[in-house]
Amino acid sequence: MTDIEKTTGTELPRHPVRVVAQRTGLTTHVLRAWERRYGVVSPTRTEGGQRLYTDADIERLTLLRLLTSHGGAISQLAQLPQVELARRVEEDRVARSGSAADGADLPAAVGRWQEAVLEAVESLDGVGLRRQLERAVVALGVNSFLGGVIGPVLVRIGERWRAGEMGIAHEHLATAVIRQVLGWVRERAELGGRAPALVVATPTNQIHEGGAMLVAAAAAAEGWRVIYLGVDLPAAEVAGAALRTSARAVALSLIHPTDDPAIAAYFRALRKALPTDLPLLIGGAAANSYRDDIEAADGEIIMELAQLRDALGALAAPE
Amino acid sequence: MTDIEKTTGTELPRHPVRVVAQRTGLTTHVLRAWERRYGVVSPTRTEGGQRLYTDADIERLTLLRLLTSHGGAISQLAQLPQVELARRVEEDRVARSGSAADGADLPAAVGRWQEAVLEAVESLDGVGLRRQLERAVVALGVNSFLGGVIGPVLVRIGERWRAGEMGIAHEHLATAVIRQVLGWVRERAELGGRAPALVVATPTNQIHEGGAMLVAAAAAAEGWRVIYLGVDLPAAEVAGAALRTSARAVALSLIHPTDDPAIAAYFRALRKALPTDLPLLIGGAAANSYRDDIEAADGEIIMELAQLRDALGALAAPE
DNA sequence: ATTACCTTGACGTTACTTAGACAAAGTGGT
DNA sequence: ACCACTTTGTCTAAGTAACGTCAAGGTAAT
Repeated sequence: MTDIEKTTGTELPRHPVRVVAQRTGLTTHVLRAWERRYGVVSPTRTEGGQRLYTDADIERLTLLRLLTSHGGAISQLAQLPQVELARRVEEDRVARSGSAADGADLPAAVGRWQEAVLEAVESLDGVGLRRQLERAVVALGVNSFLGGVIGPVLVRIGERWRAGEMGIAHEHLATAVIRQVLGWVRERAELGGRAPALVVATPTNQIHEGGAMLVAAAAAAEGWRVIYLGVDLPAAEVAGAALRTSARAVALSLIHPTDDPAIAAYFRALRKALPTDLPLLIGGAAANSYRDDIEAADGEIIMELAQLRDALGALAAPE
Repeated sequence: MTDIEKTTGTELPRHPVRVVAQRTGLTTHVLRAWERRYGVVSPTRTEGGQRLYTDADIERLTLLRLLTSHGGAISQLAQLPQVELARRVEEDRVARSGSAADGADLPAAVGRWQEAVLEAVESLDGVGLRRQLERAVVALGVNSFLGGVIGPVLVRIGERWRAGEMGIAHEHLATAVIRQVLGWVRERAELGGRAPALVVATPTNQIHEGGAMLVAAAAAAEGWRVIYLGVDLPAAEVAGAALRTSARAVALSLIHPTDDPAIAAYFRALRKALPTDLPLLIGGAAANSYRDDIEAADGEIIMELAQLRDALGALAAPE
């Protein structure tokens, strides 16, 4: 009731239900049912009565989908304010991954690291940033580090960048240093021998590297041999690399743009060039927007690190 | 802020039974049986009559599962207040960490790391050992690494050495490599600035370095500036270092021998040379053997890392 | 004029509910 | 050693709640 208005810039743009369905991964039916039964959001209407959602609505619905997919009851979550939802997502993630380590004070610790890292980025302090990141890995362990620090930080940098609070310099600095540190992590995490190989890249026109780096590091931490190709890779190149390295899977990250019409063809080409049963793992903020294309290419959508780990685990030890 | 957050956080949110089952590791059947038979918790209900648990309920149930899985009787534990349960869990943990490695409730991952490390030690593979240790830090984070891998491994190497299954070569190799790796960890963990200083050493005739290295790394991870003096240090040297560095505490590790008659005099000398109120933290397998001497010198006995962390935390932020 | 979206009112699948039964393991008495 | 009794996890059956999904009939958008 009170905190909805906090997001000022996200109030203006308005999306029809189809877009919202695509972006959130919910069906239009569910969207309407949730609204009718639980008052989850209250989109404005056109004169004709058709729903128009704000970006804030989409964000809220995305969180709700995440929480319900982890077992939350929509009837209980529907009324909660946005902040509380965000808090629970975090809490949830920690509850399922970090139960091994320090338990109670992990969320707090993770938050502190995020702040420290963001501060270093903000002041364009490359050396300090590198130092904070290394300290964070050592303090938290890879999993919490990737999922609790790197992931959220990348997202938040993206947000601030869009909001004009951070420049390209910030993004580039952060990317460069994070790449270094994740390389360092990978070096330490990979085991030699005949580990299964994973090809990681982003498709043509997808120039955000964060997600791909994250996936590469997480896969390495799971013991995979990672072939990291970087960003903006043509389908033929990705397929070629996968074939030459006998990869057991290919992972692609899609962040932005979310409406590239060429992606459908990209996936078709990729699928055709790869062995029929070679798993295709697709993640990133924009993955949901291309849901249909991905499914047509028999790809699996991966929306969080834990899911990636599960998928990789299943692929590494197949019986 | 923590108070408000805590109460609203633990009392208000309500989870359906499936979430509770997943988080506690109990089946829904057990949850209902415990409630019906012993009134373990009293979840509120939806209008439809379905259970809604609070975070506090989950916490309680988690403790109960821990205690029952260690042999406690649910009928006895069910009525106990939360504090008592927490106390017993702690008690339980301390009791079983005394002798063997507390592998029971540690995640399987930690156990695997222990094995991998021991194997490297056994085959005198220094390079492999270093590699495994680095991988373990990165995978687990410092705390689990020190408490779950290094500590137990040192203990087990000691055991095997006494049993004649490992030679001095093994112990020296392990010590050398662990020292390297912990140095590396410390480098990464310490923050600059004016952190409180801790002097770490072992007394004259105490030639086992493991405990001291462990303490040094743990303290560094807590943000302390560590002055690491190594083994076999005369009291005068330790005191001198503490004075010169304005240390806020001194930590000593006693492993073997357990019956050195000179220790009493050592502590007397040390106490006399140090500021009267400078805390003296004494740990290691042999610490209990010198309990009287330690208490006479106003020292605090530290039997596990968590305890050390608590003590350091209290010393670093004195109110 | 086709497609996308609207509302209302179901319908079917899961998930949850209770009450009760059962078996394995433990306890204690004889 | 044996038998009765308790404790405790698990399972079943029958009924209800929660919630995703669908159909029908109508309107809006392009």
